Amino acid sequence: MLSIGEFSKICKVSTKTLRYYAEIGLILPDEINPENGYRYYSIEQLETMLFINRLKSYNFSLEEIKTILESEEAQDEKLYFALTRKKKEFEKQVQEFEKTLDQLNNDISNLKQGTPIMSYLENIDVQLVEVPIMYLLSIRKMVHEYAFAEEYGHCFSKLFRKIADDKLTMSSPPMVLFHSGEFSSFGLDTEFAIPVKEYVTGTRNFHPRLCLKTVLCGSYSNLSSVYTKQREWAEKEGYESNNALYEVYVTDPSQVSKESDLITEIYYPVKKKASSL
Amino acid sequence: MLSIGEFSKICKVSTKTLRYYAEIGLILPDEINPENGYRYYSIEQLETMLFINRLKSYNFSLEEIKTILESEEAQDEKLYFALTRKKKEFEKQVQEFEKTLDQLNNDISNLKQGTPIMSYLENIDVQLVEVPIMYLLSIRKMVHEYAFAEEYGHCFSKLFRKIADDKLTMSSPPMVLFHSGEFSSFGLDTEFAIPVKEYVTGTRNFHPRLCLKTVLCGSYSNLSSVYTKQREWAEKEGYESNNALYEVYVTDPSQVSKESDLITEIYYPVKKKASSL
DNA sequence: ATTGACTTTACCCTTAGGGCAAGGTGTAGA
DNA sequence: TCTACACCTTGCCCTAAGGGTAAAGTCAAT
Repeated sequence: MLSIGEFSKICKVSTKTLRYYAEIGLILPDEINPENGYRYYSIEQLETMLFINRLKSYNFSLEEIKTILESEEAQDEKLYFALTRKKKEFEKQVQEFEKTLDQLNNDISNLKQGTPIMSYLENIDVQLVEVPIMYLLSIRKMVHEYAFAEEYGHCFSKLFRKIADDKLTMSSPPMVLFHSGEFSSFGLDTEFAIPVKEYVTGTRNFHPRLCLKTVLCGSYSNLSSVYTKQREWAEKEGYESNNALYEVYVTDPSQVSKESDLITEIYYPVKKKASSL
Repeated sequence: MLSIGEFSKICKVSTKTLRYYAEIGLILPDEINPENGYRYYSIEQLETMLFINRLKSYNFSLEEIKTILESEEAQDEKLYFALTRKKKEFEKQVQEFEKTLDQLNNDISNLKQGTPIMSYLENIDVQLVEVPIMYLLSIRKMVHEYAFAEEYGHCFSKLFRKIADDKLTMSSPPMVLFHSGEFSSFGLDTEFAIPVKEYVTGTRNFHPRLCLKTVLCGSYSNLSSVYTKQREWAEKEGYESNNALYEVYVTDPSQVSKESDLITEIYYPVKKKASSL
């Protein structure tokens, strides 16, 4: 039997950690002296501990490791699936890291040339445009952010089917309107819409008139930059919000392979502020 | 002025987060209504928030971000250094991730063939050897784990100089002895030693006699596996610890480029247990 | 018997917020 | 003007994986 200190040195795990693991039931000392509470580990437990360490290096949570250790039958099979799942997570992580590294390098080389890091904002173009009336065929519902992609596919395929069935004519690319309402626990109040030429039952009028329009090329992660620039423009020129913000998906996000090929138009309906004189 | 909810939607940061950031002083609302405590943010603060978000994507802690934001003079210069530092961290991380991915793939393909994940332990060879007496020229001190590499270089260059000065003859590669003693707050009781042929003042006898010997090729991260196998062997054959564990660095860690080229011998001095009859 | 190394439990601390509750507020529609 | 409801506030507890420290008990060697 090994005392906690000996065990700790052999597998290079702190005694604190071992006590914690015992507390959460991950690896219990083989024996606990009932008189003084001293923990004693068996030699066989060393291998268990090494196994835990290996799983930890694969970023399994202690909870996951516990589940794996406790699975009696078909342990290796479960382990196999768990490992392949982790592998995918890792690969995704590496990809994201590399994307971030690209950005980082970009920022660094900009800074080296004296260009401020946030100067990319100046390249975001905001235009005031007059938008004519549209007839929208739409589905409106509360959507959670994490379910957006799914709902996007679902709702638009439904709308496209209806367009085909009713022999309607799409007048511009699909769009999504965000009717304010804080993202409550039901999600955002979202309207998936396709503008059609015909004004028939089932369509509704939408006439935002004046809008700030920005074309965004690339990842949606830059959306907040666009919102910011539009707000800045509105503030400077004395305009204020007038209707639900909406986005037009010029390219079909589900068909575009590279994020950088995405083209999205962001419209922020505004009106001139009543000058407070 | 934007309410916390508006601000939150524009930069895609939760209101909870905004309140937290105000609490830690990272970004304070431009104005707080003294009557009802409502927070109001200015349009300009949107860009600050975007900046914070970008730094966060580079894995800066909020504390670091705060420091960057607060640096008045030479902000861009400080930022530049901070970014290059983060870049190095990222690259290191990516490397480590890829190493782990290799292991992971290895384990997965093993499992697919029905080989248990920990079967590599069976390839760790433990031999019982008789070690003759050595004369050690050594430096013994408390060393923290994080300072080990540094002390290693420092102590051995000192010892090598002494060998050269005193015209001694190295009889085998450098070694390090770990005199038990829990890694207290002073570190481990570590002895850096070089065996020499001559028995002169300044050297000491070291005669471990019986030892379990294991040759480890590759990264030190497998040390705990070696310790485990040696313990298992000792337990099975009825041997027990007899002296300080020591390691012989057959290859010079500071000269080897690939970790996989490292060769280290781990010696675990033992004696036959007095059979308790 | 004493010392010093080792062990125990207990409590607080960490990061970056999330969740929930109770209560106050702002505003839009009736 | 009233009311409903969305919005805001503070306050409290919770997370994962332990680290740090303290006070007290214990073991083994001198």
